[in-house]
Amino acid sequence: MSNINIYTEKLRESGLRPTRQRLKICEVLFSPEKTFHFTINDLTKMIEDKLSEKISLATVYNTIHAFKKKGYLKEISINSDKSYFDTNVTEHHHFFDEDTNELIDCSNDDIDSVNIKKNITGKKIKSVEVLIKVASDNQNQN
Amino acid sequence: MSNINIYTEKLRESGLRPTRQRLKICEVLFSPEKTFHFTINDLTKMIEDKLSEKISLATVYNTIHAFKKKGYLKEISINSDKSYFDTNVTEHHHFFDEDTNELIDCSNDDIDSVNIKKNITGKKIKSVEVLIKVASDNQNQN
DNA sequence: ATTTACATTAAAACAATTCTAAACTGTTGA
DNA sequence: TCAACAGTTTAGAATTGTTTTAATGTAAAT
Repeated sequence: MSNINIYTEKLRESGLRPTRQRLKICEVLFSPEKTFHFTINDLTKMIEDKLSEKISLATVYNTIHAFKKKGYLKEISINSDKSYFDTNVTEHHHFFDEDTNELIDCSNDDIDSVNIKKNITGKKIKSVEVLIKVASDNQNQN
Repeated sequence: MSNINIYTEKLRESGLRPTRQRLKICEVLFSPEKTFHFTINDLTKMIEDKLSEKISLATVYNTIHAFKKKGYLKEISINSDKSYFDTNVTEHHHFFDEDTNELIDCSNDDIDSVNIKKNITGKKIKSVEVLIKVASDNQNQN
């Protein structure tokens, strides 16, 4: 069975028409059982492999932004040189391996829930996320 | 009294000679009693105000990077469009106001210490930092 | 079918950052 | 004293990630 209907629905929900290019993007993003992290460049390469033809960067950016806005994708900030996205949209924490620049999900079982005692007046907490930077013992922190 | 000797020492420690430009950078960064957050552009403007002359972006970038490497400054990742730096180099947490794009230090009293139960094998935890995104109640999360 | 609104694309524009090469400065040691 | 050197500053060019543009193409509504 194909997931085309699901993808079409996701696209429509995001205010986008289901085109060939966008369905390929969906397939790459949402068909794997495991969630994953990617950059726009990673994703573009994956799509071009599957499509066996070029896809415009603009199309990828537009689609990704629409998904992010709708909540089908999450953006993660680690370092500022490029944007990382996550297909795991639940609130969760990350390890960042400074040796390999790898981003690894932190299971919610591996960390106690974070208790915020005081908030900014007049504001509501939208998310609380922890970034744990790790490196080999003998490595300098950067 | 002037802090020039302190600045000179900080620069030397970072492998840099104490030049006029770099001492001005130090003055802006390290003379305020309160720590603060800035972007390279913010900083360049502040320095040019104090210097009453232009300073090259390359000089600012070089100096900031040397300080960061030495641990006299910290880089903070919130969103990926530009780099934010913090003169508060102690491990601490942040509120990020999505309405105003403002970054606010979170006092360690306002948050329980975060307990990591499981780590990546063979790695050492270098830092654990929490980012709390806040917005007005009626605002959409983005 | 025709029309209309939205999509795709390559290329241009843009913004943050890094690199480069030439001119400059300060220090060292003949 | 000053020549030589190592490191510095600078403007501008190059690079990188991202966004915009304008022409052409396609999906969907009538």
